[in-house]
Amino acid sequence: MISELSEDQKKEQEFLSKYDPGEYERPSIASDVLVFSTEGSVLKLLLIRRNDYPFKGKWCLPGSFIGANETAEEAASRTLLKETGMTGIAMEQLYTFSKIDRDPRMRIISVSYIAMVPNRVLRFRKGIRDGEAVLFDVVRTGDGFVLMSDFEEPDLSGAERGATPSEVQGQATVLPETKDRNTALPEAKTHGVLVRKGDIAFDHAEIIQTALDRMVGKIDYTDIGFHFLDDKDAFTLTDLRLIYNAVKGVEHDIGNFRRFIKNRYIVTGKIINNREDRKGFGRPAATYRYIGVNRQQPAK
Amino acid sequence: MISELSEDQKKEQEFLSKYDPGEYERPSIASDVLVFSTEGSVLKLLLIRRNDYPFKGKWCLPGSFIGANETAEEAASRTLLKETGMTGIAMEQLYTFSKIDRDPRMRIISVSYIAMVPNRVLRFRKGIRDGEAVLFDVVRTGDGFVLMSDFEEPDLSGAERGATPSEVQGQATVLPETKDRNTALPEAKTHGVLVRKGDIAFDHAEIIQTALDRMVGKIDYTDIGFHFLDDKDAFTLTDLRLIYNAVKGVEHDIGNFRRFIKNRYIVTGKIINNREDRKGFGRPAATYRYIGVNRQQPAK
DNA sequence: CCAATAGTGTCTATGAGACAATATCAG
DNA sequence: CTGATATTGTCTCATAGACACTATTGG
Repeated sequence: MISELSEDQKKEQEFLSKYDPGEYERPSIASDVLVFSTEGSVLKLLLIRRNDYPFKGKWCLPGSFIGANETAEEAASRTLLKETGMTGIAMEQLYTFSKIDRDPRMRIISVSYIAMVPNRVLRFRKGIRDGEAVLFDVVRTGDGFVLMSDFEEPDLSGAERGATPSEVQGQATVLPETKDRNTALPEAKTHGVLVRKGDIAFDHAEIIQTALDRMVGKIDYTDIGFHFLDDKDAFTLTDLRLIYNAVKGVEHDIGNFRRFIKNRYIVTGKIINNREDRKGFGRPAATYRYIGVNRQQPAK
Repeated sequence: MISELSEDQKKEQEFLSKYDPGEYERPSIASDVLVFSTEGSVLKLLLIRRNDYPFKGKWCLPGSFIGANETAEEAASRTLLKETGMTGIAMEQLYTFSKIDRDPRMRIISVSYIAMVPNRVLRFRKGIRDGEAVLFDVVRTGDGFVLMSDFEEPDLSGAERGATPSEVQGQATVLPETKDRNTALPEAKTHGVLVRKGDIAFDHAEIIQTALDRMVGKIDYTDIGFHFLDDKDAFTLTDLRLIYNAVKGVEHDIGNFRRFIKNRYIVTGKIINNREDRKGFGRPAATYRYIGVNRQQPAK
């Protein structure tokens, strides 16, 4: 008995001495955030222009180191708050990237998160912070994606505040009449910034590609699309369809999409019809409320 | 120009001093491995009995810290080699777990990997190492899973070598005649060890549950099932069907499964028919070779 | 009326569950 | 022949793509 205890104590001490933090070289761990949103049928992604070495002038994802007393997701939320001022945004872990030289400064392992932000929330927050954060259109290409933004490239010599998308685009703040609300997939822009994979810092192009693939793969089988809704308590099926268009990068047939949602969400009680319709240009549209789980059977 | 450079240099120094490893408290990062295999229609999982505090006597996943010069996947491979002697096993990242107190000793973030090991490979390796690693049957229950093993619980006071599954079960080493090869889903064992979620150390029950859900969700849409094949160059559709049975925890109709594989893999050229059939008890079975990618169009 | 948007219906192809029927071996 | 396993076929239902048609608003 005594012998067993001392044996155990020895082992525990062995463990603690062997793995005491700081005693040997360890990777650092950070969390990167992919801030996605939708506008009409266009998927949006927030990138930050780097003002420091390495990759100065290139674009990257917001991120930060994970502190000793926060989870990876909390670090991602903290980053989202710092970069955009937003809280309470739905997030989902994407993947953990750990290549040795993914950051030339030091060894950093990154746990990446997808944040799904409603357009309305982001509209009041874009141009965010110091004008280094820019919301890009995500455009699928044959071999991946490119990113486009209407904003005029800021003069970096001043290096303080470039033009922000809201300033340049002059977006209306009223949702239903926004000109782009019902548009098709993004077309080539005639001006602004075009960002290819090579213009993206670190391994963040790979992270973005992974995120796009993940979202396309999951939106038909999970409820992630609903996170992009401006108002989960009053949305139309067209609102939802445009989100699916944006995330998957394809146009969805109106009738087929309605049937799809009906089977998966209406008949299961995961969304329910509201009393009031929403009036607009044509025939008023029924609005729905997102419930999420099937509330039919009470919790036992 | 000079001013700009010094500004950059200042920022870079700021970064390095702020994030120099060891300067402030950071989480440690480890990698845990879920070693799965199949035998007949039974899914198998390798667990290790803990001989140290905390959770002494409970079961856990093999794992190790990620070194400064290896990726998370390399750490997982190294763990797999250390615990089972196996190399070249297909692995897939599962999820990164980062709750603050998931390990009571210290802050450890864990990147978990699923290893998919063919039965034949594992058969020559089980009873692995010091007899602390045991291969369990995974049995789905209404609210998750339990783990069962035929092996007799070793006397831990001796603490050196308990009975290993291979010793106790006395499994034949010849594959085609193994009695369990064509069996149905696992039945309750009359002796041996039953491990419930509460008997599992750390947050590893949650990790296992996540892995089971992931594999069930992916096997119908990806090729992960093929990693469990003893011989990717000569397998029968029954071999494959039993793997699907094991992973999903349900019996698959023979005819429907053949049609499923035909549509997804044979007509696409991802598996091709071999000349030689495999003889057994009844009608000889056609064997197939796994190609993976569609080789019809040459790489451009 | 027309333009615009919302919503329904219909034809067809595909995939999967249930299950019957046939084929080919060992003995 | 029988037992055992492999392989094919058939009926049916659910789902989804393509696309035509109807409904309800504003002007």
